Amino acid sequence: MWWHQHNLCFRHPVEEDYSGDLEEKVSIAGSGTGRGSPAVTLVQLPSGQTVHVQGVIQTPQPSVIQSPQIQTVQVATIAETDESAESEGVIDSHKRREILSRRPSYRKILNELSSDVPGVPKIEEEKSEEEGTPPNIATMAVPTSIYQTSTGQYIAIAQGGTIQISNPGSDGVQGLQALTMTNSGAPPPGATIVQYAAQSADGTQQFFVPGSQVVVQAATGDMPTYQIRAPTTALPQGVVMAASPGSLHSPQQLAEEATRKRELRLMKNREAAKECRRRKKEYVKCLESRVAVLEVQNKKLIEELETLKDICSPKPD
DNA sequence: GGCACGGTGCGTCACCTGAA
DNA sequence: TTCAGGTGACGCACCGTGCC
Repeated sequence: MWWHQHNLCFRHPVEEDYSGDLEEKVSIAGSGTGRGSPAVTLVQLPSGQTVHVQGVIQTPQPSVIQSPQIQTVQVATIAETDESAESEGVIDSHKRREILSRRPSYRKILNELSSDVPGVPKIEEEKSEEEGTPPNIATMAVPTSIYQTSTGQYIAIAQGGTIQISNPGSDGVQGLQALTMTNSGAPPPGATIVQYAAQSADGTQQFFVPGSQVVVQAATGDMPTYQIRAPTTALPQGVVMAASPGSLHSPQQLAEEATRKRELRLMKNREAAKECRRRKKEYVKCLESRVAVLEVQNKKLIEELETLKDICSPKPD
């Protein structure tokens, strides 16, 4: 369990290595711990003296694990561990899931962290691929979309932008023509001209489907639409809308549609998983750097404490 | 070289959450 | 209520390392 590992990993170094040691010598009570207020620490010395100390750390650092939910998980986990192995299984998977599901996303946690602590980098908001892409470049993310034109042709859009067009009457393989999406000089607004993969010398040959029409992408996004349009007309004159997948009704078409939807979902989830892992790594890096910073600060505090003890303790005559 | 082992990344599923 | 996105869990593949 990742969170359990984390709790153990980040909880112990500070508490076990230092605080236990400190408690034997002095007792420290914090005051003015509000964010932004000077960190004045009340130090109770062994001699009974109480000293107000302006700490090295001006801004109290929040816990490494920020959210209260996580703290709860931490306690629950420790309790489970402490109370013995016989209780293992008492917290069933459902309960565990319930606990885990309450934790916010990495981005949320890290952004909360970074809003509290200057210098902690925020996880950037997702920038979709489209944002960095010129608007007139068609991004074909749909793995395999099959569209049927009103003329009976099938247009299959495969991953990577390859488009296959087949005539219903022709053999399934022979009737297929491979295409890629590129831009022509001046397509109509919001439309992209489909071109041959094997381009001509100028590389700008439009793709003509039988009937002297041009396949035009009319919209981008999850459910792009395609139009068969006359190549010379700028307006959608004589446009024949490709049948949207939703209007396919035969069992085979429904199955294809289901497959297409599933592939789309899988692809999106694949990307989401990648992004999630990237964020997770970033989050862990952030935590590690915070641990390093806190360890340094802890050392400084201990040194400061030693110095104060030297100052306050009566010198032997 | 072959094998075991641990680490890492990826794809997928299941579930949850927040927005529409 | 529905749906898209986020994320833990799981299994798999690949790679590096140590041991024989």
